Parts: sequence; structure tokens; C-alpha cells
Amino acid sequence: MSHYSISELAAQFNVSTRTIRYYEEVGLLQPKRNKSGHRQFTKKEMTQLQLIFRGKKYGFNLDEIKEMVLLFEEDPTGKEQLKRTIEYGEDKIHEVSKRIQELEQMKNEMEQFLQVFQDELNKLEEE
Amino acid sequence: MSHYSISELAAQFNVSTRTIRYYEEVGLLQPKRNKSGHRQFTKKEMTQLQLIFRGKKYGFNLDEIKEMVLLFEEDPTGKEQLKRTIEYGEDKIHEVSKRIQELEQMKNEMEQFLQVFQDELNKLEEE
DNA sequence: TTTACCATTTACGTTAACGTTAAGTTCAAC
DNA sequence: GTTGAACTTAACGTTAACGTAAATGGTAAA
Repeated sequence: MSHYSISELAAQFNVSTRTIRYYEEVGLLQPKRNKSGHRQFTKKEMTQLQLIFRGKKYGFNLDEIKEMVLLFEEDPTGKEQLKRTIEYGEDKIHEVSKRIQELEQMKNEMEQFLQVFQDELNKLEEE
Repeated sequence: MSHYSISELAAQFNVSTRTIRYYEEVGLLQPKRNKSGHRQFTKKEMTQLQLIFRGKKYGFNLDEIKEMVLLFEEDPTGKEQLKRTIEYGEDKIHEVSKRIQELEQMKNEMEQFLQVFQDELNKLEEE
């Protein structure tokens, strides 16, 4: 069956079991339990963990990530609920776009700076 | 003259004076002092703070940022030193590029997800 | 059935990045 | 020259995101 244990997931994502339990603790995951109380993870939690780790890597904290995870999990029924979800999602996308732009600016500045060094080196090697 | 006080800088960047003092404490800044021991900030520190805050915003920790700041501050003389600096800088640029790519992937996934909701909404509004 | 491993909860410990308070110093204005 | 804002260092406090240790339970193999 497609059920994973907590240690299997931890190995998959190269984190500790504590980390995964902590994510459940703060409401990022809600894995089902089997008869004896052990957590049963499925593809759903795998996907959520992907989102969590990517978010973390790019400077979002767990609270912001939680908002996104929950956004993509709930099934909004009703026009009003749908509209609000879409609006919220567009805001988040906007945030990400801004981050991309500023990262690109950062990259450009670094490249310009390196160019100065590169020119310097070229001058030294022309002799 | 082009000297700024710590509170002027703090206001500029919308952070506390403690934050700026902390950055000096861990070696990110080395502002000169005037006769009576007060810190004197110049354009140089302004530029460094720009780099610091942008780096922070995008998930780099202060140790990583320190490496970048120091990279762009030291004046590498000598061919070997220049080459090493350039190589290191190119690595850092590569890291930033990777982050940009993954953020764009993240954005795409979010847009796809929202599209599903948008379609749902359109169907509801067609009636 | 005992060994051994994996799971569980509880709870205290740790680190980065500051916040906050205290106690004293300097500067600018009155 | 005194008052008050802005500066200094020193040191303890705080929060997020886990690490780690202790005590306990289920289960599969020897």
C-alpha cells in the first residue's frame, strides 16, 4: 500500500523525524494514525513536505508556509469562498514574483562587481 | 559631510539600532569611530546593508551573507588572489541563479493550482 | 519470552538573530 | 551648566525551529 512511516519520510527528505513531528505539531501536516497510534503518511503529505522545504529554502517562515499549504489543501466550495481563495493565491504569487525580481537584481549586481575583478585580471594577463 | 549616525541608518533601513550594532558585532560591518567613540557610517556601509537585507530576505543566513559582503569588500591584488575571488563569486552567482529557477518553478505550480480554482469559478459564473 | 527495533509523548536544551534593560557618556540647545 | 536626546557597552531575555534525552508501547524475529 502507499503508506510511509515517519522514518521513511525522514530518510526521503533527509531530515529528522523530530522535524516532521514538529510540522504536525504546528499544523502543517495532519497524517492519519493506524490502530496503534503510528503516523501513516501518503502521497499527500509527501507533496506538502515538498512545498514546505521549497518555501523554507527561499526565506518563508513556517507561518507563511502554513498559509500556502492550507490554501492548496482546502477545497473551496461556493463562489465567495472561491473568489477569496483566488485573490489570496494571487497575492502570494505576487510575493514570489517580487522575490524573483529582487534576486535577479542581486545577481546582476554581483555580476557587475565580478566584472570589475575580471577586467583587472585581464589587464594583468595581457602583459 | 557624508557621515551618518547609527539612528539615521536605522531609520533609513527601518531596523533597530541594535540590529546594526549586532551586524558589527558579528563582523558584517566595520564602521569607523569618531573621537568620542560614536560610529560613523558612510556610503560604504549603506551599500553593505543593502546587500545584507536583500540576502536575508531571500533565505541566506548571516554567515553566508558575511562571505558575500567580505567577497565584495576585499581588494584582491595579485593574479592568484583575483582568480580565486572570481571563481568564488561565480559560485555564489550560480547559487543565486538556482534559487531564481526554483522560485520560478514554485510560481508556476502556484499558478497552475490557482487556474483550477479559476476554472471552477468560471463554470459557476456561466450560469 | 526476551531481544531489538521502531514507534509514541513529554519535556527540557540549543542556536541564530535580535529585543530589552541598565548604567553610564556625549552632544546640542537653552 | 543643566537638561534631554542620542550615543556607548554589558548582559540578560525572547522566539522560531528544531535537537536530544527519558520513559513507555507495539511487534517481529530468534
